[in-house]
Amino acid sequence: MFIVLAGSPRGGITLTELTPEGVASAPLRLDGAGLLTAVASREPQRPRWVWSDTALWYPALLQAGLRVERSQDLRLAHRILKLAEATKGTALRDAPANAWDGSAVPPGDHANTLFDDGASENGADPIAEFLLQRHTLDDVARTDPAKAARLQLLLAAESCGALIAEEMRFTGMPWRRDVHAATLEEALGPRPQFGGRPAKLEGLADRIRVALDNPALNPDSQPDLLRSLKRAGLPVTGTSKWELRELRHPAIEPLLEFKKGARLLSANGWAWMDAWVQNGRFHPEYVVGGVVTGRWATRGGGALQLPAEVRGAVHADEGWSLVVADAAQLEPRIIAAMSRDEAMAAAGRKRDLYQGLVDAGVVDTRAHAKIAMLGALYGATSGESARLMPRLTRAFPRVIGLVEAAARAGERGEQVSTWLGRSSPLPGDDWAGADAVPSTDAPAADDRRARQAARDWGRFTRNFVAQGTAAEWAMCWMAGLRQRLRALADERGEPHLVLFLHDEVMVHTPAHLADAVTIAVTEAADDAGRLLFGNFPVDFALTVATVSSYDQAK
DNA sequence: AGCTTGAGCGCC
DNA sequence: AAAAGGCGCTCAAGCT
Repeated sequence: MFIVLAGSPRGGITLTELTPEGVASAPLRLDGAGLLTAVASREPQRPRWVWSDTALWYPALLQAGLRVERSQDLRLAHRILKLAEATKGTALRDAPANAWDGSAVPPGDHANTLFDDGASENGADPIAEFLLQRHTLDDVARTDPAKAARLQLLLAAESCGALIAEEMRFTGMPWRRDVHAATLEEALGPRPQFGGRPAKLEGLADRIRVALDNPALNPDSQPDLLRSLKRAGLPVTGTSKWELRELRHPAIEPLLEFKKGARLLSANGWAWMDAWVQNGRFHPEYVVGGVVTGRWATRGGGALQLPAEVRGAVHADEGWSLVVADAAQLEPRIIAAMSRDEAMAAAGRKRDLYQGLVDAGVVDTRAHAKIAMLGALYGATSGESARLMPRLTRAFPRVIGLVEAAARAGERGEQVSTWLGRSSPLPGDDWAGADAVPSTDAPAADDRRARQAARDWGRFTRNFVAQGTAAEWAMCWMAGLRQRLRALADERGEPHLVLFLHDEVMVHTPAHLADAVTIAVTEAADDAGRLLFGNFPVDFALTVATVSSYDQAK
């Protein structure tokens, strides 16, 4: 059963029940309090809640202590269907741009959007949109039922991801301010009272000024620093640490240390802590489907880029543990399954797929295996990685055939799609590509540019199918895990997800349930593999660790 | 004054 | 040693 919510969680809500055949009940008018009662009373029947935007509706429910198991996020679903190769020729695909093409609910504005004034504004009627999406899938199913089923799975997984993202934001990641503050003091010195540089950082700045003989130097200014380095006779083209690392000069050591500290201060310093950590919890905002491939992004907080330095501050509560699991060599396993490459799947049967490549005699060392695989996934054109490619092609023709085909399609300006049917964007207007007609004034240069652009786009589409399908697997993994965690709850608490990082999850759990969580996360990975790839014998190996703080994982 | 851009560096 | 896909975030500089 589907229940469509229209309006906004503050009020002016209409609730409509739909049967699978699309027959609607008489709409129910509700205010904000009525919504909570209605959700609580209907959720035990496990309906799929259909709403415009999870970030708009779900926080109000979570605030009231309610959770839902299943949903359809119409905005996320619309975006997938609108772009999907599979929906070519359907009404949704051909419809002119409308309110559903808009972007996510803006931050801090979760209950004040265009949907606020009622269901029909700008044609943004959730019931009509939901039915259109159903019909679109029906249209696809008429010619290719399997393709439609995959798209449906994708929409469900994406929508479940949106639920999880809001749940994680609401609950937050356990964060020890004292541990974080100690890290900052150790690296930077005491927190400055009235702004300005922390003492240790200023001390390093002084050493750099002396070494470069420039008392006025501001090492935070890239142009200023570059000028000073050149004046000191150093052969530099930029100020990146990779370039500086190679130089021998008294200024280099304090400069590298300064850059490291400055980075920590600006990205995860005291200001960051004040903005994002409250009551022992870090509350990041995830953007589901924020990356074209289907990966998540963040909006503020940078939860997906927590540097190793501060991970010690992610600390389980007293009596609780963190279970950290990451999928080992996920993307190679994904393309093995997609291409039905038995040989690579066999190499991944052991826990370490890279070692599997060595054991199979494809390459001589694990390091080479890794470099070669990255080359296959990213499209290496030079260096060691490119030199190892022929060995991979011989050993795994199906895998390499898959990624090469994706690259060639991109070079021709075509879309490619993930396993479940998310399609790559079409190249932009400035993309001339392989078919570019050379202009008369500078044909050679234009032609070169066009070829380069085509190759660049090919590397993008090559990676898109692997990265995007990996993201789909990960969402299915996490969705299954979420269900299993709920079932583990007892009187001492409920294990819950606190971090999702592309191929890694972290669960905060009562300590006595850590082993059960480890089993759950492993079983959920197996389930996800079967859900996507059926009986194809590919393993999705995990590295799982039970720890008290995040820096202890790995 | 406020916006965009580029450099740089953190993550997968 | 560097290369090759996807990002977010911050600062300073350069622009309007």
